[in-house]
Amino acid sequence: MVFQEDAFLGRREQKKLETRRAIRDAALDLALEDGLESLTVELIAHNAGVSPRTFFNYFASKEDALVTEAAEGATQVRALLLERPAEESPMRALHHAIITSDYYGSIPPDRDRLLARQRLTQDHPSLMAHQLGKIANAERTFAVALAERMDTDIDQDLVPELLAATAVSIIRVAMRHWVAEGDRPLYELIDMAFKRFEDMDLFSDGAVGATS
Amino acid sequence: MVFQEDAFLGRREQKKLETRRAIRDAALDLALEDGLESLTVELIAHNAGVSPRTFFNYFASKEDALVTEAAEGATQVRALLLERPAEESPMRALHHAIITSDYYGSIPPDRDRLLARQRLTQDHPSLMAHQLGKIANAERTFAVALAERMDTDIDQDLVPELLAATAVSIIRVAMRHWVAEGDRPLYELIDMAFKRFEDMDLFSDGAVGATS
DNA sequence: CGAAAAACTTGCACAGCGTGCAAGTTTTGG
DNA sequence: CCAAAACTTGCACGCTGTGCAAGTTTTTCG
Repeated sequence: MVFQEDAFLGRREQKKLETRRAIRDAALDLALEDGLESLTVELIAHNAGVSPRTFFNYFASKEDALVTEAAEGATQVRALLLERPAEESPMRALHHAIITSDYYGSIPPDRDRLLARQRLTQDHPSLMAHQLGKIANAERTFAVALAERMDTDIDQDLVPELLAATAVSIIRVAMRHWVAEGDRPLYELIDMAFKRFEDMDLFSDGAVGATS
Repeated sequence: MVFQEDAFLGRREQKKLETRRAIRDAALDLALEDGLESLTVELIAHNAGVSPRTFFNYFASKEDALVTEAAEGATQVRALLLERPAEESPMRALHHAIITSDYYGSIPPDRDRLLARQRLTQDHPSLMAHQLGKIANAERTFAVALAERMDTDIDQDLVPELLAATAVSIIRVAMRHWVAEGDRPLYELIDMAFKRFEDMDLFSDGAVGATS
């Protein structure tokens, strides 16, 4: 279940992962403590035990350091997506792949930090923009995987991209409400968002939304 | 049809619009000519006939200057959306509002520049991230307008946000392919993307996509 | 083991970014 | 025409991001 773990890595690779994590953690701690305004690369680097110059060997900016993790699960979701049975509808396959992933699944590695980071991101447009940039990459990954799964050409057929973009949108909406509510598990919100989406009357005109 | 025009503006407001446009145009011209790498605020400001300091009175960064226009149409789309008949389905209302807007409609104000800018944006992750940030604001605007239209509470009901996010996704996919193809009119790609989306089998399992 | 090669860290220098501030200029409204 | 309000500009300053070269650590292989 756990991916990208330090199983087959030499001493060097291991240290790099540790440093990377140390920087990320320091950045988040400082941002949560003193706010994003007073956060500087120098401070992060010092708290992570490296030089400022080394910080930039790992991340392109402080925003990058704060946001990367959100997009890191994409490769895993891609793998899970390719494992889903072929007869399953694309949207359900995406849904299940996401739900069973480490980051968006029922037991996220560090729920509170994830929540805090997401809250921070949504409060700061610069972070949000960076995150959306990462998410766009993930979306691309999903689209390519879906095209493969559907055996279609991504340059000719809009459908894989539409599906990927839709799934990503659903997750974004779910996370926004997860952050707003706070206490419920994330996967519950994701399930709910998928369900609301599925039940939605997208195109039928006339009386909208059966007023129960 | 034309919004935000210098109709009721004093001399001061008018000059501000001119300056704003001069800066934006200079930024795009220089970026297209020499690439984004060698583009500096000092250069843009000089070419626009203002001081570097004044540049920052108008835009927060050079990325901002290059990207703002893309999101400026959102307010107009919002207005058009609220004008659509109430019995029309949300998705169709969005579709029509977008199609009839200046920026995404059949006669965009400056098609070639729009295309060039979008191409530039898609080639540079930093620009893309900034644009996605702006788009997220537009999405929010649409969601609020839809909630109003549907007479529902945006904090309780996920549907307005899901609809807005979906519509925005469709447009993003359409624009990506518009940029790739180049010659076709944008509204055609948007129509096509909406159509493909509507026809898509999102959730039905089994044999996917009726192999005509 | 031990020495050369490869990879990583760090300090330095430097150009560019973004902003507060205060002084100067232009526009506005009475 | 004049005072207030709004806009522009130069200046100063700290932060960002990157190329480069010198030093250190890890790996590789004889």
